[in-house]
Amino acid sequence: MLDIKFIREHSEEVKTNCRNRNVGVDIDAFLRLDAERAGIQRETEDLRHRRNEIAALMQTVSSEQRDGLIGKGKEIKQLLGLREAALAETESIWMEQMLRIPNMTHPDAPVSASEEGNREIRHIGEPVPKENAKDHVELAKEHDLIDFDRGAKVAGTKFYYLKGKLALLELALMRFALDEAMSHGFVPVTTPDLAKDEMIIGSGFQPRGEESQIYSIENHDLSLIGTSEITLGGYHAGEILAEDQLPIRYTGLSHCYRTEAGTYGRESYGLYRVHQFSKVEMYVFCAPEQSEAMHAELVRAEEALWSKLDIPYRVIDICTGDLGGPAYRKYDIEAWMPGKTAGDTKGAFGEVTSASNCTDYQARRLNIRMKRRDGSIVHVHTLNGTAIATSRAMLAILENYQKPDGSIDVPKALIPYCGFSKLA
RNA sequence: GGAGAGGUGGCUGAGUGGUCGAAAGCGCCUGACUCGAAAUCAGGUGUAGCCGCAAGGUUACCGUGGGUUCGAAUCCCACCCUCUCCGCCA
Repeated sequence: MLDIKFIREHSEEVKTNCRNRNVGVDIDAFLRLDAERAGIQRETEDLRHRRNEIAALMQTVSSEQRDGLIGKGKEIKQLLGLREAALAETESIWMEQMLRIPNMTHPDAPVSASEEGNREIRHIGEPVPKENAKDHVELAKEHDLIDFDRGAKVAGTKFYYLKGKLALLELALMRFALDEAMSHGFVPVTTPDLAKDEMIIGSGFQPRGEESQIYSIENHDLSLIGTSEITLGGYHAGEILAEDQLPIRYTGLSHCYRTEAGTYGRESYGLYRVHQFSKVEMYVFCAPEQSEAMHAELVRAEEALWSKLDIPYRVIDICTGDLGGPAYRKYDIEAWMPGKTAGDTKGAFGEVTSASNCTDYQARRLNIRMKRRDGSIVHVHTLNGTAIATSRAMLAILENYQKPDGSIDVPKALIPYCGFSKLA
């Protein structure tokens, strides 16, 4: 969330930002609520002050005077109860609104209400549309590498089994991605696949409710994570980090679970959008002045990885309307997918990574701060970026590495990790 | 899952109804002594909110959330977590 003081002092900027991001929050109404909340809080604290004064007097006073004080205390207690209830109610509405206000936006991010405004900033490798290219579902079926049917039988639609060499390739991809991230200074960690709802909210996701994309566990304050961004960010929740420690870089390996409610059709074909996948994520805690450089570093690490896989890709500067709540700026990498259809043409780019600079937005929710050498304390900045989402990486590999003779190669960079050079 | 013990500031740890934001020690910071350091001595040393130009005042925080009370770190209830033992398991 944003700093409430910032919202009060820059309400016009916040309003414009909400508009650019296509978020319908009434900032004026919110500020009125904020003022109301502040008033109730002052009244409440004033009553508490009087209560404390009476309690202090009780010790110094003769027993005859006590009865009067006790009566007064009871009176205040009753008033205080009412004010505290009002405060709690106002605060919960206030917080609900606070959580809906998105992060501010980098001035250079393209302004557009919808994803049409996303801007390609560079591309590496030339996509070659292949007339007779098969898509990954056909390829996988042909070579018995993925079993969607039995995945559906056992767990439901959009679940799958990886089989044979593809199962091994997934492991190879994860190890490869970890090595890549480690070469950029990231410390490898495996994380829980579940997290408390408060951690999920802290990262800017919505664990429950109709719009939620998250599986929540019945009768528990727990949900399956949609990304290890949640568990990696939560790792330092509530802590004050020393300036000398920063930046802290973690690369986390976890399964990711997403309900993907209402996303059927072409954009979710095959492995492209599934309920469960494995992901190696990179996460950074840093000082505010470091975050732009860290963001660039994340994108560099992602590009290095996709370059080694030798698959054409492009880097996209995500526009305001497509940023989501927590990101100040976001770069996606889209890889070439010869079997993906876009309109009438075969072959299209598909998102495979996403690197976000969340500035202090998540840190404020998760209460992660840093103590500077001069003793001052500020919220850290957090960033996250995909190293490998295995499902989409495998999709891209299958489709890009298919050969005219029907065989499928393994990217050179992965051969040492999986021990074979042909998937089929 | 069962039984027991426990969760207090950066750390160790005292505190079982008011004098407690909290003893003491350690650590850290400043100063004195010293050529310098160590030792010693003196002082300081949590976070967040509100009021105030400031000095300062004030509210909250002793695992979390409720409750009792004029008043709660302290009493009661629920939950969470840690440790020990038992059971179960990978």
